Amino acid sequence: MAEEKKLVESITSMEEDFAQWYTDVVRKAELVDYSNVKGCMVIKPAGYAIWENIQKELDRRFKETGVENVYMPMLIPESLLQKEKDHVEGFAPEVAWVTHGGLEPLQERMCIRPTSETLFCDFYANDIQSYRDLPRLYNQWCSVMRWEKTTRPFLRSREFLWQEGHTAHATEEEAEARTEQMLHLYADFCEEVLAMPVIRGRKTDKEKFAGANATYTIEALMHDGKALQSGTSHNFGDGFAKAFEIQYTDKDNKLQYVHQTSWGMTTRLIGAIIMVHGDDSGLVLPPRIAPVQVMVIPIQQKKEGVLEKAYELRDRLKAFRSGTAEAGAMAMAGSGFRVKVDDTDKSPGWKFSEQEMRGIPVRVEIGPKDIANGQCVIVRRDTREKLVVSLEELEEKLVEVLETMQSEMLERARKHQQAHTYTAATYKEFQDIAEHKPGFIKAMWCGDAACEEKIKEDTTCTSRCMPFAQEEIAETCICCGKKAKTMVVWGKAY
RNA sequence: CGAGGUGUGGCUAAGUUUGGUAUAGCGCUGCGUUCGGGACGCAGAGGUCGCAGGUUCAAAUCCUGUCACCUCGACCA
Repeated sequence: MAEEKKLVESITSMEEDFAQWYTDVVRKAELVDYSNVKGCMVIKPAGYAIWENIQKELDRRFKETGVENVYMPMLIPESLLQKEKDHVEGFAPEVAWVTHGGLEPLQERMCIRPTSETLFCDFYANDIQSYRDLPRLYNQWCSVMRWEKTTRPFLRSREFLWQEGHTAHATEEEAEARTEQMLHLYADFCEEVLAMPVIRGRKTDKEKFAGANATYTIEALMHDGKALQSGTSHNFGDGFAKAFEIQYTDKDNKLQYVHQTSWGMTTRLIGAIIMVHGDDSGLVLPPRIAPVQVMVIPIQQKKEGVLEKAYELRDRLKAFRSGTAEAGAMAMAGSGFRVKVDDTDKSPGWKFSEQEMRGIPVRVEIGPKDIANGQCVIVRRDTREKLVVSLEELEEKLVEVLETMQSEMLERARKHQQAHTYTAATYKEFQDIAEHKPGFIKAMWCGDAACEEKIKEDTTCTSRCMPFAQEEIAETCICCGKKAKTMVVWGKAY
């Protein structure tokens, strides 16, 4: 996609300055505005609609596995946050505190949730009595606050929207199964809906969540070769249960601690979509997640009958019901195309650029000449491929184009990831790649945190994950030369 | 939080060195002509120069402080 010519001057090219490109796209696609509070963004309709589609589809998938939604308070008393030692140490540096109620200082200060493990645990301690109460499979959609030092829209904001699932199980095995199940659910969602390939794996102890026994992660590669952690799933074992005394009575009338998990995805995914699929003309949205999939652009719209025809096409596409499952999945709710008409009095060229900056997957051009010929022109956002189609077969062609676009976007992203995934057998090789070739680096590791630390100091690469799909690249650790335990994927991360 | 940079109508900037009536382009509003890759004409609206102090007859311009944003590091979804 790199060789397409740049048609929009107001977007910095990726090659020139990737960070600036990202900021430009976020702005030109009207996804967010900055607010008066650093790190807290105004998510505008175009951005929020993407989040709503992410929510809709994830929520559906969660519920298919038995998850129920709940809502917890936004404030956590300090004493509650303190209960699990590792957890509080992990989050203390970045919580925001509420110290006053009106004019009165509070007896105990409360933090604005940076995550809700402690609230769920406190609740579960009373809520769970018997093995019959298990498992508890709860999720909440909310915003959380972490006082980050540097912020960027979607990628790192102080307040962000997410979902956090919190489950409690009778056995360790069940908790582990749920942890992995949710990670795969996330990964499948990214690949099937966001057309974003991810690497599934486990975090090293250094990188795992504060208070977790094990953290699983999906790691995606952005267009500039940097890694983005896109979703995590944690197995807590019975650590939190012990700290919060969450016990149930088993079948033999014995008290047992529950085993817990938590898992989350955030508005950061929108940043990932931008950086995986975007190009120099702006955003490119995968059809399945795009709030508007088709923009109808009338040409010479003041001419008799043109606008009318455009509205007619819109209504037809909205009402379309396909017999095929693929088309149903494309529309996500099986309810026709998500389509709009750009009937502003801007020139056609302007509208084309708008549609491209906003990442709308397909546009339909319809003008007097087309109407006379009973046809229209459809143009794909990602390839700019133009197709003249007769009006009778518009629906059919659109389904085809959207499906093709969805799968080709995934394929393209996959190729990019593969092309930027390197293998290092020696430390020299590793350092060379780290310095000159942005991307993932596969290399063996002995399991010692000291090596992980040294690699980070030497190269600024961090361990992204220990992939489920292991390969034996060498017998010895890339860093210390001792016997290797696992293959790790390394990279520079956002 | 450390280093560097930038703040002037909605956006992008000129003006700051050498204090002296706030400028331009784009966008916006109205009317008309246009319309297949960011059209054009005419007429209009809109800023007190990030914010707060200070120096001065006079501050966008000089001084002090402060805030925000961007880039690069350290910490994180």
